[in-house]
Amino acid sequence: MTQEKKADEKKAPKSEQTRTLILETALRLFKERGYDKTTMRAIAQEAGVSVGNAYYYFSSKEHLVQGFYDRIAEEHQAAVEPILNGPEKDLHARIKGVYLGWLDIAEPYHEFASQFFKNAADPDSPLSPFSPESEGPREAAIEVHRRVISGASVKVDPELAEALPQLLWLQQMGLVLFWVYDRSEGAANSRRLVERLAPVTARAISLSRFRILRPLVKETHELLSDFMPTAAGMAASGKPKRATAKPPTT
Amino acid sequence: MTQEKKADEKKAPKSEQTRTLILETALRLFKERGYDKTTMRAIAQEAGVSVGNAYYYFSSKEHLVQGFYDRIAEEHQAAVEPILNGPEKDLHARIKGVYLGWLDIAEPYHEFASQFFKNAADPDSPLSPFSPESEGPREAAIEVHRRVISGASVKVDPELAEALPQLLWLQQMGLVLFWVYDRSEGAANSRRLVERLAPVTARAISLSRFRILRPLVKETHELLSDFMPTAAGMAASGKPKRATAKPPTT
DNA sequence: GTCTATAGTGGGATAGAC
DNA sequence: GTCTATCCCACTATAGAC
Repeated sequence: MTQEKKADEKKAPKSEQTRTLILETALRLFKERGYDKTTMRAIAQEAGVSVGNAYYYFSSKEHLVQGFYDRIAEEHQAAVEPILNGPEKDLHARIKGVYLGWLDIAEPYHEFASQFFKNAADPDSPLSPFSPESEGPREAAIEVHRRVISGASVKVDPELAEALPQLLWLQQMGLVLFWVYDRSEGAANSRRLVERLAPVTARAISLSRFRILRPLVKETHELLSDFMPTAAGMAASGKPKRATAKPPTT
Repeated sequence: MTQEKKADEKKAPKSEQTRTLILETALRLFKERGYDKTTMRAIAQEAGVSVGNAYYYFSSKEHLVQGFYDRIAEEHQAAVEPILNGPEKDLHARIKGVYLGWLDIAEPYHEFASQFFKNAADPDSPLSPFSPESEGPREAAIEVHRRVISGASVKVDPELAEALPQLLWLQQMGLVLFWVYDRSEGAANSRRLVERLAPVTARAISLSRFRILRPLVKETHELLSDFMPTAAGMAASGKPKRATAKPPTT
């Protein structure tokens, strides 16, 4: 009734459009020229806005990258849905599928990914996969791995079951790191690593039920719950924050 | 006969002094104000040289950081020598000692370390612990862990023995990552992590002899041989490289 | 071969007018 | 919300002094 909207087929929260425009443009330029060689000036110009305006929506160049992370994670979760819900019950196959799925999704961005992955390693950056700001995406990614296991026909030590999704996620972070360094054609090395790693991981998990390993499993679990970042506030407190790579896959 | 030398008591390779002066000044300023807030201008001014001269010796700000890495590694290796040669034969204690030793050495730099550790995560940076340029320091660090094991009174699966030093080094890289994120007083959390992690690691290693774990150990070893960066640098080529076998002498 | 001084360039980030 | 103008700093270039 009032004079608003309807002229436009898009509900367009005006500012949201500008924001999206800037982000899309940035992502395109990153892909075309790489992260470092894409200047904020160029992004602004290409998007038809001023530099200041770009900074109005993204307080730094790094913050533009957050959009990239979110998109990758979203696409990955959609892509592996068939595996999670699918008929395949073999743990090894499920792990492999989820890891390879990530490599598939991320491949188009491989070239420039390495250029800004350094930002993710900066603890002061909210882009870090371990940062409080990343908790949402992180938990979602861990949830994927929980479903990897729960849908598999494998008996898991009950205590390990709780920690396992986190361990698989940590291993995926390691894979990402390897992938970032991987210069082989089509990230072939990373794919080969997954092919090799998945069965070893599945075997280690199935061995976890054996009695001699019980204490080791228990301690691993405790370590993880004490040092992994979780919903419980551990940021500024004296509490542990997060864990390192899993102990040798012995 | 000629008028040269003898006036000076120092053999002083003149240029080496300047280089050291610049590096020392930079390290001091990094410590005082942090990495990002220390400008090349300030380093040059504080050291009493021109900016151009600083760049004459260090082709970028990052290259100054290499000096920091080298120093830490050197000090660490000297500091843990008593442990490596010492009477302690318990693997758990040796691992703990070496890891804690690193934390001790690195502690004074904790505050600003995080600010430039992001550079180390950049695969294109020679500062990366996985880069070809870092091979020397990396091999030296792995050698420390080889001695951690060889000096311990523990029976290790012979196949694992070869890969183990690399695994311990990788775990140390994980520890460093944790430490960089650790904001607790005196990096207390990192120390607690080491206290907890060392026994778990030692236990996992001693369990590696059990027959059921044999295939897992074998596969882990093969994985590591194929995918760890070594002398031939696998990241650049399409081919994974086999680790060079070090004779398990003392 | 070592060093200074100075003058640029380019790009991330910001202030303040509109 | 958006722009223009400006700042700051890593880094380069150059020309020349010792």
